[in-house]
Amino acid sequence: MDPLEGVSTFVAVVDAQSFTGAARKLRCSKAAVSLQIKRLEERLDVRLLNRTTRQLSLTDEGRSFIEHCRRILEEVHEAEELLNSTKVTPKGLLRINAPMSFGIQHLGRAVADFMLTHPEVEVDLVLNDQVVDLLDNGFDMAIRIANLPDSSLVARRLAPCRRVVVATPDYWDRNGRPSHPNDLKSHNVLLYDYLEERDTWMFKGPQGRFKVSLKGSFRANNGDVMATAVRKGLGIDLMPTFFCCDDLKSGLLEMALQDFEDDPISVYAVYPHRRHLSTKVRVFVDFLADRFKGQPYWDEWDK
Amino acid sequence: MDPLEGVSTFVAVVDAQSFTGAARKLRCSKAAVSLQIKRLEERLDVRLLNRTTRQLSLTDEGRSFIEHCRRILEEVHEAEELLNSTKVTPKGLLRINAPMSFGIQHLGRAVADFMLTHPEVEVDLVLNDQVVDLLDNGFDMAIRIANLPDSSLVARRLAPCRRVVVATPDYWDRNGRPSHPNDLKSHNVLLYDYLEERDTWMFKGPQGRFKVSLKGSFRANNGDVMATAVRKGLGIDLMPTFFCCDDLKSGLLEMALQDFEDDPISVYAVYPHRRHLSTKVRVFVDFLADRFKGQPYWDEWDK
DNA sequence: ATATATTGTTCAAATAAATGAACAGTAGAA
DNA sequence: TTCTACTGTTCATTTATTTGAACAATATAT
Repeated sequence: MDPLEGVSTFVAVVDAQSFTGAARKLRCSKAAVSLQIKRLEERLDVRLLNRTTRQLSLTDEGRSFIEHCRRILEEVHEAEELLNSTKVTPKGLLRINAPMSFGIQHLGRAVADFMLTHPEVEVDLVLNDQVVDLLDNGFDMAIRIANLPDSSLVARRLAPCRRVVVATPDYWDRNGRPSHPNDLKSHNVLLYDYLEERDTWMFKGPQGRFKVSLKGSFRANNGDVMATAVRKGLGIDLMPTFFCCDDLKSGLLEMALQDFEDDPISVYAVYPHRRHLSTKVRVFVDFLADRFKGQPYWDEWDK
Repeated sequence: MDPLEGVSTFVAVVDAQSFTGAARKLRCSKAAVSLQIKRLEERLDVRLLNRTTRQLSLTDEGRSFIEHCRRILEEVHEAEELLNSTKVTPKGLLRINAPMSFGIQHLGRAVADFMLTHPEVEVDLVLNDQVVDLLDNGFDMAIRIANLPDSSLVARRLAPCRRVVVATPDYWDRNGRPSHPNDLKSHNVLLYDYLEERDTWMFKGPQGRFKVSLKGSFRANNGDVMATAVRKGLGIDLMPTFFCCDDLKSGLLEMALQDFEDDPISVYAVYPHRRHLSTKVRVFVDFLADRFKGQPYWDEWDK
């Protein structure tokens, strides 16, 4: 009888505070979870979990046992990562989380190019704009666009992310081109739902950085929807250049307030802080850093 | 896929330096061991063991992995012991190793009495006179009769073990009763195979302790065989009192050289040095200590 | 209060793992 | 060398585990 049997299941149950949740995470039936726990309890001759039909709690014995179990899982995890980090060829599944817009516009292509030169790597690219926990969701890494990266993660800066005020030339003709950020107060501004300060934009003038509060009739939680609205001439938006570079090049959109452009934020590759970084992550991040290095290709049309 | 699957098997294989040996230890078929290792290697995408048909060796990756695996197994072991140590009722299988003679004469009865008051304890009493490794053989504890117990084990002194010179009264009549240990040199001495200094006996006289070298025609590795020979009048033996107390009481055997009796050695209960001692071991050792405390019952006939 | 949704457990059916005999390969003995 | 004894692997069969639907129990919503 393997002394490690049921340990993973037990930890999953305690983490999820539920048999059903553990089953979801372990990708097995809740019946299997139920049996594993039952067998573990029988083998140890100890009740680990108090379970009423709807409430789950650790017994004293369970509480003392779970700490050891967690250390055990950490230890395997680290052992596996050490093995993965010493592989010469990147291989295996690389699970990437990235923002919607950046993922569609740039990361998809980058991943495709990467996979052509590294055929043993499989990729699962999950795009969503809400920040998710990497470990909880089993991601190897993520792309984050922010000012300061999450401190609990290792971050590598890949590129600057300039944000510029854009609208259609037609819109500017109709509503007037602003000469100062304060002029925007009379415009219809498209606002992005996920920003902390949704209705405030930052600018940087000769006298330094300053905030401007804005009003808008259209809010969305999706960059594509907002881009479409801007392209229709509905209003103005503060947009990352990686997002609108094609429109600016083609003349569909027109920048304004170039002299007040704020300092760029950054595109980061982030991954959990680990002693050993797997070869697939290390090589892929190196690949991205090289692809976006210096002035990123999406900003090359300008200046 | 359980990340702990195969870890125990891998450790067993490395410990045994063989798939077949690991299978024996794990009480499963070698085919199962072979499959487990194969699956583990496939899952980690790393070859852990170099195996020619007859030789087994760790790869570099395997060497780095095995250390983690050992820590993992230690951790579960400790976790389980912590659980076992907090149980109020002693229960489960208690595997005891003990010397043949002491086991037959005293321990068997003690175990029976113990089990009557602790019905949830199962016992596997393995008697043999060669000292075996407790951990390797899966013993929870052992009884050892010695002067100084093995330092790698925790030892609890249970009783003194006096050793006295005995023969049949008839033998003494025929060959003369000795008045000093040196007189034994002319006697036929029965010698016990497992002692380090098989042909030397220790005595303690008014001038202190001293050795006497002896000669004998009959050697055996079994105390019962020797006792039978002594009872037949074949010769003399230096015998633990727990072994011959009945014969001394009945007059079948007769002690000699009482004034030169060496300091007693001891009966010890020994068990692996662990942070947490299981309830079953603790309670059983307490039981034995109480049973043999003070002057053990087998010495009560004397003085 | 009543209804609904979701919990953990149970059971027969489906699936995966362990077995043991057969096998090919090798070290050591004669 | 040839033989023997033993290794780890393979494959069909037996055994054990996992599944998914049904179930009783209980929080939450209506």
